Amino acid sequence: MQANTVIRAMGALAQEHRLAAFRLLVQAGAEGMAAGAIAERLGLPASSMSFHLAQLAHAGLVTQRRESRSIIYAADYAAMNGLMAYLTENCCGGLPCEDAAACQPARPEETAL
Amino acid sequence: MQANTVIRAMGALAQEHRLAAFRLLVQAGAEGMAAGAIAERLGLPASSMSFHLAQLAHAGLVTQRRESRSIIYAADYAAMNGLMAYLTENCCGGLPCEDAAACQPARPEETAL
DNA sequence: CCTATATTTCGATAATTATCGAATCATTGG
DNA sequence: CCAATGATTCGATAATTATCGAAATATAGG
Repeated sequence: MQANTVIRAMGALAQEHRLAAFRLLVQAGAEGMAAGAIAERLGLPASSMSFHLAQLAHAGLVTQRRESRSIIYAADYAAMNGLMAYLTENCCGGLPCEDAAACQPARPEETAL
Repeated sequence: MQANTVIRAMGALAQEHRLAAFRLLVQAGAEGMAAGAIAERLGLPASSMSFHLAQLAHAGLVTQRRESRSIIYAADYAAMNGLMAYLTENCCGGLPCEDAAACQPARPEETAL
């Protein structure tokens, strides 16, 4: 992972509404949520939410797919894990230490069970 | 960990020079580095470096202690781990997944061995 | 094709942030 | 107490970012 990617991701998460949106998506799992649903949940105008979701997407933290008239956003767990790996890289002065482990996304079918 | 704390920490790391400084400190271990040494290493004027180190400190990501005329900065591993824990909290839609593990700081004495 | 729905883009404004030289503050040693 | 050293604060400027209404774009259904 490159420093610039990390900076963009950190910047994306360094904002009240984006952090809230990302957590919402992390909890929603791979099924994701429509842009409008996120906006409503967070009490933001659609245009503001769109701005923030675009930043999260540009930072690679979320994916988007169209589903009929809605655009569904979902957290990208791999990116999140990559971010954490970058932070802990070479941690503790090179001494062996418990490094960060990955978080596996739940597939929608499994979530439904 | 509170959302505001996380936002401040993310914002602190969302900047080229601060991210570089933090990584430097993470690698330096508990022994830390003097403000001037960090500035020199990163090729920044002292006043700019001081500005960035203050932000990292305010975000709780680094600690500072005076040692004679120098002020020594060191990474706060607990804060870093807390940040990662917050990101992975409730991840994967509540399903069991590999959550983030902690990174233990190396004590200076051990580093010296 | 027209209307309704979902979302994004535009534009203008307000607020925050980064930068660095100069001045200031704290500590040490003579 | 004075000079030297290490770091921070101040001040002014430039650049980036957040906000939200209005307009534009895409899709679906009658």
